[in-house]
Amino acid sequence: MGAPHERSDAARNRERLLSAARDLVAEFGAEALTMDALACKAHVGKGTVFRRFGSRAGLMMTLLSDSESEFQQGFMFGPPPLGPGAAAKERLIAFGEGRIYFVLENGELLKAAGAATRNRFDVPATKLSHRHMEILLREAGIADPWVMAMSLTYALDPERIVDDVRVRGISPTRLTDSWRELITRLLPAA
Amino acid sequence: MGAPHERSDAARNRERLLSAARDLVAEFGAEALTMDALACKAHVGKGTVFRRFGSRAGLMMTLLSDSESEFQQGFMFGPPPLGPGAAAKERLIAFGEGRIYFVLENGELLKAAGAATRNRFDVPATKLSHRHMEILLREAGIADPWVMAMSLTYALDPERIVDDVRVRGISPTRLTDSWRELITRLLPAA
DNA sequence: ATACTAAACGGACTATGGTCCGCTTTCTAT
DNA sequence: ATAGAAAGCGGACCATAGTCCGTTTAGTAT
Repeated sequence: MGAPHERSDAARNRERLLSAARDLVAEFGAEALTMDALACKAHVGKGTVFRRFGSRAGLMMTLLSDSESEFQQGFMFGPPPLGPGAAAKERLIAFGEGRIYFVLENGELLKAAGAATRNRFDVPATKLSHRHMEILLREAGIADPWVMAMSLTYALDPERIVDDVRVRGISPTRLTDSWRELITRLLPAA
Repeated sequence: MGAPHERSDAARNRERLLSAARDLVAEFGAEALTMDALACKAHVGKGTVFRRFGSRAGLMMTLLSDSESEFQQGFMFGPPPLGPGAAAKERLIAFGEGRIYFVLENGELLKAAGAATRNRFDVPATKLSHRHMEILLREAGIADPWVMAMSLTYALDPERIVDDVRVRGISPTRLTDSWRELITRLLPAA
C-alpha cells in the first residue's frame, strides 16, 4: 500500500497465507483455525504469519475486510434508509438491522477478531460503526451521543448476536424487532 | 454444600487456595494472576486448582461472590428505588447506576470472569442481572423484555464500562447520566 | 557481475490455560 | 484395628498464541 516496494517473496507469502486461511476457514470454520496449522498449510514459518498479520485478530480482520467494506459502503454512501437521505431514526433502525444480518453471516470471523483483541473496540470496523451511530444520535438530539453510541455498539456485539441466535435460539427477526423498538423509543418522534 | 461430607484435606486446600488467590490479586491485580502461580503459592498441585474451581473464570467468580451477592441483595430485597417498591423505570435507572459503580469497583475480577467463559452470559451474576431487568422491562410494557434485557445487559458489559472509564477516559458520571437518558426514553412516561 | 543492506524468513522457545491419570489420603463399615 | 472404596491430589503433559534472533534473500548501487 505504501510507497516502498513490497518484496516479491513477501507478496508471494501473503497470497499463500490468505489463500490457505480462506481454505481452512471454509473447511473447518474460523474458530478452529490455528496459527500453526495456517503456517504449515501455507508452507511458511510461523514468524512470517505473525509479521504479516500481527495477531490472530489481525488475520481475522484481514479476512473480513471485503464483506466489511461492502457493508460500510452501504451505510455511508448507499441509498436510504441505510445511507444518507433518510431521517436519523430510520437510518439507525436500518443500520442495526443490517448489522445484525451482517454479523450473522460473518459471525465466526467477527467473534474471533474481537476475542483476541485487548478491548474489542480496537476492531476498526467497530470504531467506524460507533462513529456512524454517534453522528446519527447527535442529529437526533441525544445528549451524549458518544456514550449512547457505545451502549448501542455493545448491544450489537457480535458475540451477543451470534449467541442469541445460535446458542439461545432467538430468531433474527426477534432481534431486529427489538432493535426497532429500542430505537423507536429512544429517539423523539419525527 | 450438599450432604456428603467434604473431606478435611479438600477443605484445607480450598482455604489455602482462596487465601493465596486473594493475596495475589491484592498484590498484582486479577489480570496478572496465573493458575500456575496460584498453585505454587498455595503449595498445591495445579490439578487441585482446576478441580476446585473448574477454570480461571470459575475462580474469579468465587472471588467475586461476596461483593456480588451483596449487590444482588440490594436490588432484590433492599430499599427503593433499587429494591422493590419503586416504579420499574426508577428501579432500572438505579440498577444501572449501581451496576456501573459495582463494575468499577470489581472490574478486573469481572473482566477476568467473563473473558475465559465461552459466552460471558455464563457468568451466573450476569444471568441474574438479565432476569432482573427482564422482569422490570416486562412490567414497563416492553414488547420483548427478554431480548431488550439482553441489549441492556451488553450495554452494561464490564469490559465496556471499565474500558470507557479507564482507557477512553469517560467519567462514571457521564455513564450514569447516559444510562438514565437511555432508560428514561425507553420507558413510557409514568 | 559483485557486494551490500534492509527486509523477510523460519522455527525453536516461552507463557499459560487446561487435561489426564497413577498415586495417596480420608472416611466408613466391619 | 483393618480393609476397601471413593474422593482428592499433583505434576507431567498438551494445545495454542505470541516472541526472538540467527540466517537467507530480494533489491540496489557500483
